[in-house]
Amino acid sequence: MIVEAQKLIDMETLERVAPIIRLTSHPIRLRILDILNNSQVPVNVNNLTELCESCQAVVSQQLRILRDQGVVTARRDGNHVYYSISNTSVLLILDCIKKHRE
Amino acid sequence: MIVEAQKLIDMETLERVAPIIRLTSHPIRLRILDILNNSQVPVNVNNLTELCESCQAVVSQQLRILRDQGVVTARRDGNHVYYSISNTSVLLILDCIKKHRE
DNA sequence: CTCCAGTATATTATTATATATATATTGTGA
DNA sequence: TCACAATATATATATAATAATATACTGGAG
Repeated sequence: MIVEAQKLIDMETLERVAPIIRLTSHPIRLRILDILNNSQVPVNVNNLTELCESCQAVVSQQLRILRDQGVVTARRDGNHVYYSISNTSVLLILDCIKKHRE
Repeated sequence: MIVEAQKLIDMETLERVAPIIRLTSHPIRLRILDILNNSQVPVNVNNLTELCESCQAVVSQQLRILRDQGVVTARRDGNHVYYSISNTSVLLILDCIKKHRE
């Protein structure tokens, strides 16, 4: 065989990371991650909604997807909910995009 | 606002790259890319099928998706079809996976 | 021309994702 | 307690992705 199988990333790893990559295959989720990555402090839903140029329900839905997968975490303060990144591994994808844009 | 909008990756870019990222959010497509990336020469469908630990129809289907998006290219030689990568930008994702695995 | 290996496509069922809109929940301040 | 702002969820619908299987196409050997 032309390629040695043991040099490849094993299928278990690929099956594990594929859904994580899929998490980042949506423009609003990418934008949310980019915002949180650029902020020194957690960002509330209102601000996220504005910066996403979208509507609140859509943003909340996408936040839930990210929360369910443990990518972001939420903290309530009064009637605001502040989000931040809890798993930085997905940020590598953002770096890819920035790198590739140049 | 906590984050300056102009520092963010613009939405047009995110909308453009999201579908490309989605291309890589499937274990078999990741495996195909990893194989082609590790091979010095184009690889035919039979070999890809074996290395993907899958069946021929599934691999051909995934190859078509990658071909349609210009990520891989095919060259026929007799009754074999040899594939290679035609757009290296997706390989950044593979690097992310390898980097993150460590 | 026929057969076969190699490859591609079609079909179908199932499941997942996306989008829009409406409604529910939660906490605060009057 | 009531109203409101902030956030979350529900629902409906449309669209897309996946998987499995069967079938079709293509080129070479005989």
